[in-house]
Amino acid sequence: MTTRPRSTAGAGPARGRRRSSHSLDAVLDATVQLLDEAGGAALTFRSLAARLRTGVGTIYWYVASKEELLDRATDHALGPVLEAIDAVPEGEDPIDDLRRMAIVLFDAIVERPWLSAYFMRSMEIQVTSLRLYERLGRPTLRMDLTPRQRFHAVSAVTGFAVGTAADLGQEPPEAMLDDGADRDELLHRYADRWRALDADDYPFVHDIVDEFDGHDDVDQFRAGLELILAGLRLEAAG
Amino acid sequence: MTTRPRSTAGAGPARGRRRSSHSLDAVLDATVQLLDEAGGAALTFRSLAARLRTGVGTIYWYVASKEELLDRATDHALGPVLEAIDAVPEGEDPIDDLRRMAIVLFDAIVERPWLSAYFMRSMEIQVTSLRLYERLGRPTLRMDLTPRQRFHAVSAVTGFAVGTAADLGQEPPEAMLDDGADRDELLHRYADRWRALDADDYPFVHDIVDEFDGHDDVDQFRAGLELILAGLRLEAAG
DNA sequence: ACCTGAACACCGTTCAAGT
DNA sequence: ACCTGAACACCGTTCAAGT
Repeated sequence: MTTRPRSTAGAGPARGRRRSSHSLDAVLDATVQLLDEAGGAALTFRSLAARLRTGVGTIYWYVASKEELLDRATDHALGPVLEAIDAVPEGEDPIDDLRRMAIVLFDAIVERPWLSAYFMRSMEIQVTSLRLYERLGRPTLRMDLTPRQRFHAVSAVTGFAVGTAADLGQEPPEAMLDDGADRDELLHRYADRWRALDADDYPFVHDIVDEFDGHDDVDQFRAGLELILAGLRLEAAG
Repeated sequence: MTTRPRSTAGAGPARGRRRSSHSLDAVLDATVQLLDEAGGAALTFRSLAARLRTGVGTIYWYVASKEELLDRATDHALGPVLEAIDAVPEGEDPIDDLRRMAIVLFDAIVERPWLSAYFMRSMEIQVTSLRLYERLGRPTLRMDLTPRQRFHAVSAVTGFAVGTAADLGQEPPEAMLDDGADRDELLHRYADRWRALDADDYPFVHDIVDEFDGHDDVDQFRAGLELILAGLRLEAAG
């Protein structure tokens, strides 16, 4: 919508020599820092400008909007994740490789929940996302699958990893945090409420409540991932 | 944090006779309407108050914060979904039942993407979410699984459905919508860009690009769901 | 070419004042 | 018990003015 030259691709300080006191990289570094320190809600142009010791307007030289800032910051932070995934050695079993990569991706997003919101959103800005997708998909090339099956399988694995990690990253509703309760305490409180429900109305909830109470999110992710991978193995064998 | 009595559970117009010109239900109806019409970003207390023909302050009589408003609106909108899931008849194969329910849930969220953000966030406010979870889980009681396996399986299915639907619900980045391009056009544009990439660097992307181009999101979800269900069937058979 | 910060048009939330 | 809307403390974004 805006026609200012600095909002077009390739403009800004990216091309040409740089005389500026800041740089896109510096802006993104500071953005990632703020995001890590206080989460997505705390990132404002004012706080970012303060950290960079400039005026708010300066940021708009490097980035056309907050959306673009977050797109770029996400891609920026995905760099090390791509490296970690590249470091996964090719093994005998392609499914083992896929599992390893999915876990690396999942762990990265759990550590930085704000990543999930913009991950793979803009393929033009986010080159790293596409590279990640490529790496995750490569093991499936060694399996006896159609392109369509590969596409669906890799999308399912990444979608499940990102979706699950995003869910975990959500901080619990404020109402539950009035007192200084930690995660285990919250789970336990919910569990007790579930146990108080009528067992005839909630047979499933009663069946699993002990598993829910104190459960580890990582276990939950891995179990779901195993189901997908088992289904995939079956598909390739058929 | 606030100590106003109306923010505590059970306060407000919920208990006692109602003489008010509005009601929590009316507020939630209007909220859902606005959400449907214009998406999560368009919902403001001012627009909601305008629709209800009141002042902004009035809404705070029924709800302590925007967070609570969205929690309650989500639960409110989940009512019909629960009914639809209850209408799924119990069949021979529990996995078929689970599949049907998952698809109902998925479809509901695709239709109302804003649901995903608050789904299952607050178990105290969202009674309907818990009921949904119960229904989704019931088929697994008829399968030869441990409670832990059930817990993991149902969490995986709901997580995958909600996560995938949420992803689809994201509107594409503004930069891609400059002209009046529709979804197919966007997919096609991305696909062409992918085809232009070096085939040696991106073998997987090249392998699946024709599947990506013009793909149907629902197919993608169903394929992933089948992988999970196949894995689950295997687990129950083992 | 890059930076600045006041100004604009919004937000969610509060609260004294009304009925 | 319920409603009102001005006021407060924020936002993202713009832009004339600086170097």
